[in-house]
Amino acid sequence: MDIQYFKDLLHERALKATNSRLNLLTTMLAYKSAMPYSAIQESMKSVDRVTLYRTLESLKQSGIIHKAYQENNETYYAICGKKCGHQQHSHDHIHFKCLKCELVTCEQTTTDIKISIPEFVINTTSIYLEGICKLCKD
Amino acid sequence: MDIQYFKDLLHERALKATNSRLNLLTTMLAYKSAMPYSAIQESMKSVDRVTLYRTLESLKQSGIIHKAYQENNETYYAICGKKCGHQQHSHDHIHFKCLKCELVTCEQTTTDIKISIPEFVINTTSIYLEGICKLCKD
DNA sequence: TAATAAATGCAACAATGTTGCGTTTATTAT
DNA sequence: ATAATAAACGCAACATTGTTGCATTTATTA
Repeated sequence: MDIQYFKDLLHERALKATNSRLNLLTTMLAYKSAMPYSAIQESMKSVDRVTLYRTLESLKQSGIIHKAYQENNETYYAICGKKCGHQQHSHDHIHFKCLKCELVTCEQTTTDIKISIPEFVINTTSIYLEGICKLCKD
Repeated sequence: MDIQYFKDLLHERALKATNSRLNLLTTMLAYKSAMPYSAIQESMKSVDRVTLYRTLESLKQSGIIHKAYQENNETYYAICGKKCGHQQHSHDHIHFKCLKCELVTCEQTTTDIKISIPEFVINTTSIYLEGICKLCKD
C-alpha cells in the first residue's frame, strides 16, 4: 500500500484524490492499529474540522475506512480490506482492544464464528473483544 | 420487576431512589427493547438534561443499565441482568438490531460462543448482530 | 489549457458532553 | 415525626462533535 494504491482506490470509488484524503489514509496506515479520532484530529489539524468530518464520512461511505471501535466517546477508525465497497462493508475480522497498551487492532480469529438465534435471520456480525494482546502479555 | 425491585436495587448499589432514576428505569422496562437515547429524552423531558446525563452515568457505573448498541450517533440503553454490579458488567447475551422494525434487543444465543485469538488473553466479548427478528420474519 | 463537478473553508447552528455551585431531596439517626 | 447530612437536582456555562449552506478552490476531463 502506497500513495498510488490509495489514489487508484479513491478513483475506483469515484472520489477525488485530494490532499486531505491521501494524508488521512497514509497517516492511518502508518498508525498501524485503529486510530482514535483524537489522534486523527491531531495529525490533521491543518485541515478544517468540517473537511475532516466530510473526509471521514466519504471514506466510510465508500468502504475505504470503517469505525473499528467506540468507547467513552472516542471512536476508532481503521482502513478496510479489499472486500469492502460502496455502501457495502464486509469484514471478516474482529476488533480487539488491549487493556494494557490501549491499542485497538483488527484480528483474525482461528475458527469460523457462527452465531445463530432461533428464528432470526442474521445479516451482519460485529465482534468486539477486550483483553491483553500478544505483545503485552509477556 | 416493579418499583420496589428498583428501589431495593438502587439502595444495594448505594444510590438514592430518586424520581428521575425510578422514572427512567420503569420507562425502560416498559419499553421492552433497548431504548434509544432520543426516546429516553422524550419521555424524560421534564427533567433537566444534565440530570438525565448524570442519571444515565450513575446507573451505568453501578451496573443497572448498559449501552446496548450504538449507531449513527444514536445510543441504545438496556437494563442489566442480575450478574452486573458496580464497575462490573457481565452480559451473557448479545445485542441484535432488526433492520425492519429497528428494535434493538438483548438475545440469548443457543450455543456458547468461544472466540480465541492465538496468544491473546480475552477478558470481555461483545457481539452485535443485524438482521431480521423473529416477529418481522413472517 | 479550459470547463466542470467535486471538495474545501468558513460561518453558523444543533446536539451532546461535562463541570461547578447553590438549592432541594432522600435517607438516617434522634 | 423531625432534624441532620450527604446525595442529587437544576441552572448556567463552556467544550466537543455533528451537520448544513454557500462561496471559493482544486482535481479531473475533454
